[in-house]
Amino acid sequence: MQTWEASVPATKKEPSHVKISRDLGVAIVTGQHQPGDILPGEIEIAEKFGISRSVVREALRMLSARGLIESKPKIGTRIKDRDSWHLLDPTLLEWMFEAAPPPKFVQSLFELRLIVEPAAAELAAKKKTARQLAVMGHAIEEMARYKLSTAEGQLADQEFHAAILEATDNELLVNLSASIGAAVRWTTYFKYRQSKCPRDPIEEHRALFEAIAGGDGPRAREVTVELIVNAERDTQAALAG
Amino acid sequence: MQTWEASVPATKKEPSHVKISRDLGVAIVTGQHQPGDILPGEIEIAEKFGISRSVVREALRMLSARGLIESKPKIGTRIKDRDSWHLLDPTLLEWMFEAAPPPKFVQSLFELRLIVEPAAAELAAKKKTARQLAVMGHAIEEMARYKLSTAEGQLADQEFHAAILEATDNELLVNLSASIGAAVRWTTYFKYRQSKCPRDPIEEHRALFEAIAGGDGPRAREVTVELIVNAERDTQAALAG
DNA sequence: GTCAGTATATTGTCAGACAAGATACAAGCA
DNA sequence: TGCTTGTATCTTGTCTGACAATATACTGAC
Repeated sequence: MQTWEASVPATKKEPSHVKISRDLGVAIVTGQHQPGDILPGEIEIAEKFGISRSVVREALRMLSARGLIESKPKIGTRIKDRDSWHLLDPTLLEWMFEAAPPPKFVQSLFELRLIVEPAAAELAAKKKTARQLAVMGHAIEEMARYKLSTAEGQLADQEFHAAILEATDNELLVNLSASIGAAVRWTTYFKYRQSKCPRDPIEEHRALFEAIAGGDGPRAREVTVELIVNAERDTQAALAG
Repeated sequence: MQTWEASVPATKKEPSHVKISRDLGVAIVTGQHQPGDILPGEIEIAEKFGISRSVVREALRMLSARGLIESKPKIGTRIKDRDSWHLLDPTLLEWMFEAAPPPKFVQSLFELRLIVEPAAAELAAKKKTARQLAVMGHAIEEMARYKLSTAEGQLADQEFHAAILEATDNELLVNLSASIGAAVRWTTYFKYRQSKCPRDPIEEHRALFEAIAGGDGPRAREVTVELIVNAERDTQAALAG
């Protein structure tokens, strides 16, 4: 628990408004404040965190840009209904996984992955360039050398999937899958941390690479589905165990 | 005639930081400032718009929350690379369509729709509740009564599709399609405005409704694909003509 | 020629004040 | 009595001016 808490935020210096924004945002998405609730006044928040009102206001603007809150004079700052939240905002997804997200949410996430990523793989098989294939090939080799349980292996895995997305030549697809991928990465971490490395998906990855290289769209789709289904099963086992 | 033209622009009173944020944001996404460029200093922006520096800063925080910019002391405010932008943010999509977006972007959008919405329709056919079916049925009747070229018809169309999304019982899917839908609505408006009402998709909508009501997932997917392909053809014709 | 220190420009943060807007309550009128 | 109108006041919205922190660029020393 303390490990990533030390690795991600600490060393890099961030402005106060970013920190306050994250603190408030996490409190909201983890349910410590419910939709419809009114947050404490700006001066009160400022005193609680020991900062000025300007910083609080800048933090609140960042939250309202993500659809979390709405401020009105005399009313205060109200937490908007969940369907107004920009749930696919990568930062919001990251905040969601600060605490264990509700199972229903995780299920929705995998459902969405099963819709988007197989289609992306199929597109990549059609549109990939030689250069992108080379990147994928290199990443596959790296994944084989270091196992997925290592930092280097995880990095190679990310590079592999990033290359696939780039090969779709669709910037919206890249954005979407990047958001989802960043969120899923946290579950991956827990997965490989608490259970002992459930299964090394290197063989599936190789099969996916070959399908894309051979331009076999349906096969690429098929293998991707298998990868996601396995990941979902492992994740559920990790969260349950 | 409560058209969106009255609801969207100036008449509604909005805080200054929202307006400034939109002005700067539109200037960025429409390419008036390129990624890598440095925006004018905060004081300079404040003077140009005739407002205080606080307001400028709050506006900039909203832009940075959407991944558009990055501020550093002594450096200034730099426009981030396009792949850092949160393109699926509904506000950002709206800004994109303030000017004619690049054809490649529109193509990416329809490609994504073709991936997501047929899958959503199929899910809805499986999971719909009686209550949601009733809402869809009512919307269909409204669409038949008023034509799609009217404001009432557009509203009924929105309600119909919103009901389908809700029936998927997947909040991420709802979020995603709602963002896309909001963006596409602008193109729809232009489509029905400048060309002479290309084709009334009421029959396809009825077919989609029946497929969902009958629990026929594959058929629902099929009809949805047809709807989107038609919409894409009409849109391209409108943008080309 | 390389390195260290300083100058400087820009954002980051602070404090206090007043304006604007929205609710709620009280007062006035039919 | 019941409705409307006006006022009280609380919260966000906005302004002003100042100082701190920081990253580049230049300047000077070794």
